[in-house]
Amino acid sequence: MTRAINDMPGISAATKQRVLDAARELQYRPSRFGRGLVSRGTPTLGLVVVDLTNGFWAELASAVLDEATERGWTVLIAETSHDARSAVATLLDHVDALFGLVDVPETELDELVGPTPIVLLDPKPDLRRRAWVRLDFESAMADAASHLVSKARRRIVMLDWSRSQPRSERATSFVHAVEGLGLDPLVLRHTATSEPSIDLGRLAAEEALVQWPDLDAFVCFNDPIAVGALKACQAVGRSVPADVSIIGVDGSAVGLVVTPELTTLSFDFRELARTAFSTLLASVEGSLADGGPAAHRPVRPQLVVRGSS
Amino acid sequence: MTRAINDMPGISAATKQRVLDAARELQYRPSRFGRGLVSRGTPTLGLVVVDLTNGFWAELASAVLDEATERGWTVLIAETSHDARSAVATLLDHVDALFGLVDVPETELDELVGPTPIVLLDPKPDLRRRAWVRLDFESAMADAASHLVSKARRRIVMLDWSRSQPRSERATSFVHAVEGLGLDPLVLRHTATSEPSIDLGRLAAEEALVQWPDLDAFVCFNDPIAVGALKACQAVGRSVPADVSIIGVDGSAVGLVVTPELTTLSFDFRELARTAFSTLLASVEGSLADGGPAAHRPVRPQLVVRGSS
DNA sequence: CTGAAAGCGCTTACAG
DNA sequence: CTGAAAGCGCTTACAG
Repeated sequence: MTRAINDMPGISAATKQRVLDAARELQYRPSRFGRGLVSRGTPTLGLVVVDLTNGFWAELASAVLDEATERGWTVLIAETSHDARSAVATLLDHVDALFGLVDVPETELDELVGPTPIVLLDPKPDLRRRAWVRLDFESAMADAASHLVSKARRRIVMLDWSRSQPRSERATSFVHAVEGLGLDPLVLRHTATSEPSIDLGRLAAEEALVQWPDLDAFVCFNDPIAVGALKACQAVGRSVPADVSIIGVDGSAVGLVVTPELTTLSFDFRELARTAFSTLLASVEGSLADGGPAAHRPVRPQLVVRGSS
Repeated sequence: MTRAINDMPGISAATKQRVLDAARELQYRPSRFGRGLVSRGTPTLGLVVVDLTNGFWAELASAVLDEATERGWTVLIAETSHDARSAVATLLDHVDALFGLVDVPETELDELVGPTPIVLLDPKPDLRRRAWVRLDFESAMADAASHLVSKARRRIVMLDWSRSQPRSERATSFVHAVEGLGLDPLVLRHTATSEPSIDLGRLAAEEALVQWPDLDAFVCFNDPIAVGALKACQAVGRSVPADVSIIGVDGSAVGLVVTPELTTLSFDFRELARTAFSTLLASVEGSLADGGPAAHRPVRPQLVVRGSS
């Protein structure tokens, strides 16, 4: 039977055919559990994304899928936009390890994830006892600020977004960069119930244009917010980039679709996926103590200058 | 042990604690195979997409994830953009059923998929012995053609794409619709090795503008191609929609990002996911004979008129 | 080449 | 409450 199904040697053609026929007759399908129990199966990674229709997550998922395939891992994806807890809980029944953004209070994480190895993507400080990948915006934000100043921009507004933090990491880096150049950091923070989308960016930019009528640049939490800001500027007749410069964060495809194309702090998603995997493997092997100073690795975006600045 | 881990009744607090401590000590993680073997686990769907960075597939994946979660299924995603065969083969070790686009020759499908239930998304005719979901463009293309004619368009060019077919289904529907209105159907087909992307759309549109200088409308294989056509028109100074109308197919977010916004034949992705699931369940239960006339259900896009026409 | 036992790691059902 | 046997569906290793 095993010999027929998996066509192994040591079986006569006649017997094999007879078994195969019977299998078809009975609609026999081998159980992945029975098989996995003895042959261990290929390792499976659970990828936790917020929303695949957001370019950042789609690019990340695509890169993780590629990287995982090369390493012989399979990937299971869960979206947390509806219910993070149940999405993660379901994943856990199927995977050997997790990677992604799990935005739950610190006390819940242990209970939710249990002993499964996990690599968190850019977590809040209180979750950093686990292995994690840091998105480090310091140098890219400094580049962005210098670039804007070289274009004679002085009133630069950050359109920030965050669900539970007072300020995102990228906004903190923005403040450092702008203050380092002797300018006032202007930050508009949206802690919305909604995702950081184009629509939200448009609303935020409209608000900012009222609050600081003399603003001459937007630096945005991500590319969708930046696209929204672009739309808002175009709607009120503020020319981009002549009158207002706009810079996003992501480097996803949406920035290439708009006119003018979007200047952005662009991630190398493949590098991000590679970093996540090597962190994960080190963490699984135990060569990396959770939470220790070596338990995370930074990934840095690069300033890509296009038409919007 | 089982009682402690899954905190079931019939165990004293002291013993439970002792077991839990030991488990932590030994880094014990229950095997999903052992567990699944006895408790069957939740059913798992393998979703086969081409490329998550394409809005169509991202929207579809998101909708399938939602639908699956509601039905208590888990979803595993594989991307076929690099290697369809190995992507599907890997998936098969992990799932109970498949849904998606598997673009292999008819003779290979049985060998590749074996007895696993599969619902194909809009397959070529020779693959339709399996259960499948039909994307039916007839009525939407008729609406699109009428709409264009009402805008006094007469020289309408379809920018088609297909990897292995002489003509896509949507191009066939386009030809029916345009001929039905007494016009010449102009079709430019790109059977590229590359995906139907913005860049490809731009190239195709440039080519079409040379071949038919008097064209006054584009109907495109998908929204990325349409966005590329829009960019091509803007690059050569053909005004959209005054001079050239553009209509895409998808209804994904990219069409809302461009200026003018894209008229498109828009899918209800949630409906598509629902249809796939009900087809799948019927197919699994055997209430639906593979290939029979009832083995597929049509999903129809709707014409959504926006600025580009 | 063919057959059947042992064992993978769990949960369920039963005995103590 | 605690312990240990039976069995889930496979593959591997061994006997015939």
